[in-house]
Amino acid sequence: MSETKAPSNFIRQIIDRDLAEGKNDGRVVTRFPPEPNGYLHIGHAKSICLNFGIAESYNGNCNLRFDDTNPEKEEEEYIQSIERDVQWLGFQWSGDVRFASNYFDRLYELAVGLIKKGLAYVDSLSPEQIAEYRGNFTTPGKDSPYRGRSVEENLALFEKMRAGELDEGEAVLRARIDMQSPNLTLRDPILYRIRKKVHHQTGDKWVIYPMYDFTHPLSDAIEGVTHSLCTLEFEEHRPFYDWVVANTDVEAAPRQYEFARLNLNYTVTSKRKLKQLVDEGHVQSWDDPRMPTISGLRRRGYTPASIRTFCESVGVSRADSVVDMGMLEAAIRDDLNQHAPRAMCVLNPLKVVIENWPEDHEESLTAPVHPQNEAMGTRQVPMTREVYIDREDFREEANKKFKRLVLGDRVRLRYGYVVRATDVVKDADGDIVEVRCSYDPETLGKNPENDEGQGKLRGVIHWVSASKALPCEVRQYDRLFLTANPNKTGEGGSFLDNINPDSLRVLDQCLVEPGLRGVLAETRYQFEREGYFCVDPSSTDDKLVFNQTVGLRESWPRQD
RNA sequence: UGGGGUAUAGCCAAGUUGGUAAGGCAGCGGGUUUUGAUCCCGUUAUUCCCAGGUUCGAGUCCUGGUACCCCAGCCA
Repeated sequence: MSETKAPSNFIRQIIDRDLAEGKNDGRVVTRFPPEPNGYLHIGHAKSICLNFGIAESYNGNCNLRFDDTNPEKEEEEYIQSIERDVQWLGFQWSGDVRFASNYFDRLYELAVGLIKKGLAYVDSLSPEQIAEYRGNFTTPGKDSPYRGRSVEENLALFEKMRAGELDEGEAVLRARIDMQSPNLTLRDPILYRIRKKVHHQTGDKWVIYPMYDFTHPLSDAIEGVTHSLCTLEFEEHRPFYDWVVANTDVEAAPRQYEFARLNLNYTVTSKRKLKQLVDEGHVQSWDDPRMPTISGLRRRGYTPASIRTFCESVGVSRADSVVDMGMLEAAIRDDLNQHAPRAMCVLNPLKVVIENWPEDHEESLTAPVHPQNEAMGTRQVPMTREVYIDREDFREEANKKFKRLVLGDRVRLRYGYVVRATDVVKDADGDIVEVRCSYDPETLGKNPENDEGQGKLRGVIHWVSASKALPCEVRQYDRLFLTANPNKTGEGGSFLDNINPDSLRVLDQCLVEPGLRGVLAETRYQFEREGYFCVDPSSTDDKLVFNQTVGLRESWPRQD
């Protein structure tokens, strides 16, 4: 993995050019501006990596600013989760956390300034009338009858709005721009609306709240942001962003640049939809390991580094795109392959009795923690007469391609001895309940001697001691949706129609090697030959619980 | 329908005075291997949405099309 230098993208090129031209005295200031109305997801991670990454590589600063102008949808819980997620990803904002609501006094003054310049007016049209007067794509808008109010009247009315003397919906403050503009956001955009709601930061101080389009450019300017990076859907808003900066008395002139948002197949990245999944119980919580939220990925076992390298690998451009989930999986495999300690865990246990192993004999076998990294040391694995292997690793008969245990043939127990299956025991239904084996005591750490006529060892399988292994629960996850684009539905359908009903599989009879006793939540392992797993927060000493992060890459079909 | 955008491999994505198509993911072939993993080596666009044009030379310039995305919240 070369993490040495960030790849070229159009935004970095713009910054390079700005720096070369000496703009902003060489300062680079960005910001990550979430609205606290939901949990952060993988799409936000892209924005976070972009904004903080740029600040980092240009010796600049990146602010965390909550865009909290709509008290109806926002909550303190979200603020905390967002701060936690950003830090978990490995980033630290410059100075204190900012809130757009910190600037409400200043914003109010600037709005008054606009009124005084004749650039804003109080409109008393109803919400329905405002929509009607705005026109549409084909029809130009028409001026509100209130558009010509005098400065004095507007000042008085705006003050009445602020003082709570008007009801919600009775009046709004609008910019006076151009009702005929082909760009709908320029048709006298609303600056302030009345909302008699308690705000999570400002309490009941305000009953009027500024709109995003007015607040954002000003917050950027107030904070000295130089490059304001947002997603493509805000592109049409840029002329108004510039209008606000140009027509208010602020100290800086930030510039907005837009990039394509991240889409991942087989999932959704929309706060509204993710919230719906939680609220309607399709998943357990925002941090359900199937969710593409930062907290869900974290609980699933993703590392901050893997999410960062993923974001770097998808790049930044202006083309709408859908990234394959396989890219995310590749990023975590790459990280965990290098760093996760190995362990053996049997998911679907099948008992194996080694008949020539003395009844009470126990051996402690030495195994590396990581076969490719000696520095990670070794671990001890107990070997006893009875062990468990995975049901899928045994067959009564199979062709040569089956590299596992077959009746009459040999296989190596990983880090242990070579065993031969000599017999099977079945229950009344004919299901295999036990395999009888013999072992070769001369095969620890070396291959069998005098092997003529025996054929090649079929392979190596993992196992655990029946008497020493720890019981555990393993949760395996499949994609949350059945279709690559869950948003594409039939007539009148919902994305919920595409939910995968089998996205969670709980295996509660699993057995893991005893060395994992007492492991802490979020510890990650590779269970050899199975995949990468992470200890769930609900795990206890009595009942270990693991989440499967991702399986190992498989070049052989699981079922044939 | 008016406006704003975007088109380079199955998926992302470099390509900046026009000079002969990076890289990653996935795939395929081979080697190593006590994980069917990892690792290693090789391979995958005669062509850049289409059609014309300019030029010795075009993914890059010009003209005309086509497809897809975004905008009609007192959401962000």
